[in-house]
Amino acid sequence: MTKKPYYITTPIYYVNDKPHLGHVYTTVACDVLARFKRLDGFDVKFLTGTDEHGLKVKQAADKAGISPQQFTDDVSQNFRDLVKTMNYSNDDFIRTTEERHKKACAKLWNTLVDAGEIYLDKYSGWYAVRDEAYYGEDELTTTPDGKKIAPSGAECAWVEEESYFFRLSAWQDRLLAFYEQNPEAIMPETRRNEVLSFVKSGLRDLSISRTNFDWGVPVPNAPGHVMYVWIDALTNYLTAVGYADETDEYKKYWPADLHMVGKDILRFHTVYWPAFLMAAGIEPPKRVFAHGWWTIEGQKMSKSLGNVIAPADLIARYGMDASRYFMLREVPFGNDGDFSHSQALLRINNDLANGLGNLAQRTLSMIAKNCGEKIPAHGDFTAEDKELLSMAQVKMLAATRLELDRQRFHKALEEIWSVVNAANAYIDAQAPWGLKKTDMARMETVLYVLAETIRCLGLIVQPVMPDSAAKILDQLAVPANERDFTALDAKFALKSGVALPAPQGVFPRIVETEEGKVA
RNA sequence: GGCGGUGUAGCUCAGCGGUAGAGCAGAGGAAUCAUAAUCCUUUGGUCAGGGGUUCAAAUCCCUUCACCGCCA
Repeated sequence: MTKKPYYITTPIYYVNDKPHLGHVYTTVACDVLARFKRLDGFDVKFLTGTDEHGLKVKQAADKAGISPQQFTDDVSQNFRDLVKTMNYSNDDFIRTTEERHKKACAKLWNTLVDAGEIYLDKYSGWYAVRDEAYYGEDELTTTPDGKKIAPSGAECAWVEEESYFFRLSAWQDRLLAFYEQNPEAIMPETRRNEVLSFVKSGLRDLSISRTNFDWGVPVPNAPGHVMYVWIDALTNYLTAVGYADETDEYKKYWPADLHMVGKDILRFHTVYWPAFLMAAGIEPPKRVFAHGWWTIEGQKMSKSLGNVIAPADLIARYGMDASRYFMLREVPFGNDGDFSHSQALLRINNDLANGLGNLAQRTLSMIAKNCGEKIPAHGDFTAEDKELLSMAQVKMLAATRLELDRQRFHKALEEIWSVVNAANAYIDAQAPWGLKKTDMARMETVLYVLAETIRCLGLIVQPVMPDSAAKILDQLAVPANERDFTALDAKFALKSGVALPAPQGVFPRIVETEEGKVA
């Protein structure tokens, strides 16, 4: 049986930025989905990368006195390093300065030209370099010395240039029809509404080339023109699967199953991108999901406040797996959320240390002390045993899958933790420490049921907390080739008598030290 | 200004026509295998304000207020 393909992407990150919590959040969410889908039997392609063109990059390179290529080689390394730091499982890392990307962009451009979707005209307006955006006259304020300032605070200059345009205005009805026929193409619902009302309000043709800088993908047969940011950046999703050469990989993975984006780039992904693609005769992505922003201790994350969380700080403070868990469990995915130290502490200690961690520890240490450091034997299962086992082996996966297919990470984790809670209730009700004095055989059965439940929990928690899950599974001597989700089935259940290593804690309790540092 | 959303227990949120819910926090109890962890029970809300429809409204309609998003 051939595996079903699943293609998931992060946005490409602008190289000028330093990686922070926001980047990590987006990529971790994708990483969890990619890992889950792989374990669930899909043929996954998970893509991330960096956006390396544009006037800002050129200027930053000039300022540093190096070539733009040298500059982007340097700064994109920050993001490539992050892959290792954060243990991302991406299958590819694309840079828009790569040859394969320029080739894909040129192909898309030519296709659009052939289709009559691109024309040459003049563009003029107030342009802010910092924002890489044009503003209307009425949006600007004028300083005493005559400077024009955009609402964002960036200085604007009057620019007049020849530009190629994409006939976006002609796509309004076809876009609306696309949204209509694909109600889940934009999520969450509230973002979909925003896009619908934006498109209904009318679309203007889109300027898609620039002549005022040259650090970009050259427009075919148009000396002096480079492709403007979105046609360059968005095309990366096609590039990486081999669109330029119409490879088998391209045929397999396109259209993408999910573009994960921050809410700031929603419009580009849900209006411009599907329009470009449809105009080029290419199927649009199946879904674009826009997630929310984090505030830090109730405040907007900003350089001036000095509260930007760097990935390294996050890991240093909470550990990688706990950080990943917290980000996805704390806030309904799609909503904005607040990253507060006190909440992180509660969540991590309650759910991980006291919940799953303690469950594993108390079970494994009883087994180590009372069952000869081997998977215990078991007799017939009682109704209670069967209920817990069926939750862990059967129901949990179905429930988790259902939630994750709609990007409801917090719900998925809630489902998993309902099993953790049930197991902790079970151990108290069965009280194996009491059975130890009265009925050793039953005690072993109870411990077996618990160990088996923990095996299932270890399996299903792998996408979110890969390292911790591996520790749990190692402690249960689960073979490496029995760790995908087919192994949740009872026929892969623990085998009595298998020797176990000495138990050790998986989720350390975070002890409050001095307040006010790092996160 | 236009469109949309939100306002429910101290906190975060679910419920969206049929006797107010969950998690966390708080209180009481049980247990002692375990990372001073766990389990059970429990306090707590005129569901933003007002009006209306209905046998019945957090839930539908109108309106006021507050906050948020998108657009102009």
